[in-house]
Formats: sequence, structure tokens, C-alpha cells
Amino acid sequence: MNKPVTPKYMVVHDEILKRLKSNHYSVGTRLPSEESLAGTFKVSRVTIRKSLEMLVDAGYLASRQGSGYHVNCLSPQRETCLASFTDAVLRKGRVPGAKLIGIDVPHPDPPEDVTEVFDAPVARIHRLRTVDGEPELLVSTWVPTNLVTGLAPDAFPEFGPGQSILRILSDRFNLAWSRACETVRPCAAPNEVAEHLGIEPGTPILSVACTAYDDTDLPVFHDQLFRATPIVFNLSRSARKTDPI
Amino acid sequence: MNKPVTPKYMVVHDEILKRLKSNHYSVGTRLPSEESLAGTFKVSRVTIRKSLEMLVDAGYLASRQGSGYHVNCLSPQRETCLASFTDAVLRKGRVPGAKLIGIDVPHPDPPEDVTEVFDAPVARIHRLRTVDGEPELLVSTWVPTNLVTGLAPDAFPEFGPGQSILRILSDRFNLAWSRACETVRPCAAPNEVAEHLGIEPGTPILSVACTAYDDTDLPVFHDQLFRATPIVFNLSRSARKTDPI
DNA sequence: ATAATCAATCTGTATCTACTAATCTTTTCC
DNA sequence: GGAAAAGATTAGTAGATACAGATTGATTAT
Repeated sequence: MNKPVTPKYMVVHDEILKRLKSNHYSVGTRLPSEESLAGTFKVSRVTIRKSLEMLVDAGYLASRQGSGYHVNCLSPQRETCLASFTDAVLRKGRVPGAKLIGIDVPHPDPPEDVTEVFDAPVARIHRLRTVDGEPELLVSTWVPTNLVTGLAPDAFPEFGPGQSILRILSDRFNLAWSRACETVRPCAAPNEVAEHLGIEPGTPILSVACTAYDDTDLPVFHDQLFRATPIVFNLSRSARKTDPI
Repeated sequence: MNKPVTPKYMVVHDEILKRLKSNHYSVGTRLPSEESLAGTFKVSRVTIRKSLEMLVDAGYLASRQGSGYHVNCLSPQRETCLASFTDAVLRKGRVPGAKLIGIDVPHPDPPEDVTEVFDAPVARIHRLRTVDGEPELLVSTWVPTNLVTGLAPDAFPEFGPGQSILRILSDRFNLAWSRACETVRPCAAPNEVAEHLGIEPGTPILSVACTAYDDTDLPVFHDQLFRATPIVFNLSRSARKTDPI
């Protein structure tokens, strides 16, 4: 049992993020200087810089030379399949829920877009995600059965942070992904979907498909979801650092 | 006229990216080691690391401790408003086009979602973007008139790299943004939009709105576009560095 | 031949140092 | 009082160095 050593910059990063979220530093204010933070966390300036840079990239902080690090916003979350829905909702101060509709291990007749990705038999976890009790997303998660032996309904709590499918796959089944491809499509709400989301059948909604791969490029899981609500992205200029317009 | 000094890591980054695009290093192969690259570019390992890290974050490269940097893919771009549509299409080996539908300086009656963002009078550039001649996006770009003095149709070529609105705003009008917010909504294609895109009115399509701000948080431009085709994102694990699941 | 072991290679983490450049604050001068 | 100049503060860039940890490939033993 050798503990996976957490790098200092990660520890510091997590601590600063925790402080941000608990309003220890509030939006608009300035953080202490790099030098000062390096002192309080007992690390070098290079290390504290790495932590702060991550927070800048993520959109929490903005840095200005000569001025300092300013608190930008507290929920720069991008709403992709691979960012926890649970956490995103919690961050907004709302209550996420997850109603388990069904588990099929293995699923008898997966659709074509799933069989295209996986050769092996797959399990389906079918859930309705809610915000403050109102239906928000209808999600099917597909995973190869051999990666989730012992999958059972009790693995999927309806409430609390543990409802995050990403956390479940990561913690309980040790699934890790390194890259993913996500597609957002427009579609007319099918009857079954409309019923779950409480909308008129045929209403234009978003259909999102996401496939995640591990570092050997093997598919780990496939998410398929429907939502009537918009997806919001917060972008920061950091993207342009690599791809100049 | 003091030249804006380009940092070494940026120069090196651009050079490696150029080599990647020109197939100097091809997909799947391994790059020379950090030490070796540091030697060829005559910089320290710290500097070369910064350049490589940027390319990893952008998705071009993947690094594995003990193994090295491997070429991942050559077009990891995300399809957001702020990533050049022109460049994305060109990268796929297709031909982008831009048919100018109209320019209004100022626009007599901007919609509410635009007036909400800008206090001042705004200009509208209305264009139909095509791929291999087929209509793909219908886009309206809104900019405060005072930021684009002398705006005229001749600024918008129908073909070539110069059709990129981002390039035009950046090069000709010196507009720079530092952060942006993008929203993807489902909607039924309005008549006028359906006509331009060559689809049935009422078909479910995507409506994307994007507002870009400069570093003083003033809105710089607002994009509003319709598309019937899906949006694809390629995500890499780097996102999780900040927001653990 | 196969498997285990070891050594070399290469990235990951971390520190110290030095200097530059933008910003902010204080002082000075008119 | 207000503007300009000087100084202090702060992030940005860049280097040298050291060691840890993962991977790879060669060597050795079975």
C-alpha cells in the first residue's frame, strides 16, 4: 500500500480552491502576492505559481503583471459530460438529484452508436438528473460489463455528491480516462424523452454524446444525454496561447 | 516603436507547432527528449517544458513520464465561436466560404439580447458560412460602432483565410478579447434561417450565442449563429487537473 | 526461449536565483 | 490641488540544479 504522493502544487491548489469556494477570498478582491502565499504555504515561488496558473487557466483567477491575482468567478465550470454535473449544480447552490430509471447488465440490445464504440458486451445505467427536484437531463451511461463487475443499483445514490457517475466509475470501479470526444446535436424530443423531461414531444432539445478513452486509446465509457436547457461555456484567452487566430 | 518582445517559450512553441503541422514529426511518433530539444533550440529545460506543456494542454501532444512526448493529433481544436471556423474547415482539408448577406452600421433595431450587452450603437455583420459551397452556419456578429470605424463590405472577402471574422476584428480593427461566454441552445429553425441553410423551417437546430470581453471586462463583440450540424469537442484530461471529479 | 533484474533514459517535482516589465503608491514639484 | 517623477511592489521570463518516479531496453540467470 504505497500512498500516491500528491504533489505540493496540487495540495496548494486544492487548498486555495477550497478557500475560494468557502469565500475566504471573495470575488473581485486581490489574493496575497506570490511571495506572501509562498511563505504561508511554505513552498517556493515557482510552486505557488504553478498552483495559481492552474486556477487562472480554469478561470477562477485572473492575473495582471504588477497588480496581482484577482478573484474572477467561482464557477467557471464548462458544462461537458466530463465535468461533473453534480458538482456544477452544487456550485450554483442548488440541489442535484439522480433518479435511477434502470440498469441493464448486460444490455440486451444496445443501439448502433454504442456497438460501434465497444466490441464487448455493455451495461447501461439509465438515469434522470434533476436540479431542485426538476428534471434536467436524461442520461444513459454505457460501460463494458467487464470493467464494472458487481454493478448494482445500490451503487447509485439518489442524492449527495456520491451520485456523480464520474466519481462512481472512478472510485468504485477504478476507471480512468485520458481523452474524450463530445458531440452536441440538435434533435426533436422523442416521446419517451419528452415524458421524462416533462416537455412536449417534438420540442427542439440538445442531444449530447460523449465517448471517453483511457491512455491506451481503449473506450472506457460512453454517455448519451438529452437536455432541453442550454449548455454554457466560459472561455478564457488561454486557449489562444496555442492557436493564434 | 518598441517591439513587443516575444518570450522564448512562445517562439519555441510556435516553431514546434509549425513542425507538427508540416509533418516534420508525424502522428504517433515520439519527439526528441526535453534535453535534446533544449539543446537544439538553445534554451533551458524549464523553457522547453513550458512550450511542450502548452502543446499538451492544447491536445497536440501527450506526455508520459519515462517515455517521452508523443504526437497525438494535428487538429485538436474545439468548435467554439472563438476558434476560427475558417481555420477549422481548412484543417479538415475543405474549403470555407463566407457570403456576406448584409452590414448595418449602425443597425437600426438590434434585438434585446444584443442591447442587453452593449450600451452604445452597434453594427451588425450578417454572413452565411459555407463548407465546400454548402451552407453551414448563419452568423450575425455585433460590434459597437465606435470600435469598427470605417467598416465596409470590402473588409469581408468571400474566400481565403482573410474571411475569418476573428482575424478581421483582430488585424484590421485591433480588437482583442480575454474572456468569453458561450451558450448553446436548441431551437426550431425560423423561416429566414431555414431558407439560408437550405433546410425545412421548424427543424431542430443549434443556436449559439457568444459574447467576448476585453481585459477590462468591456464587451467587445457578440456572435449569434445558427447551425444544423453538430458541434464536436475534443477534450483532454488536462481539464481535470483543476477540477477533480 | 523466457523471465527476472538492472541500468539508462526521460519526464515530473521542487528549490534558488536573477532579472525584466507592468502596476501601484508615494513623494516631489509647480 | 494637480500633475509628473521616483520608488516600491508584483507578476513574467529564464536559467541552473537536484532528485524522484516511470518507462524502456539490455543484461543476466533460470
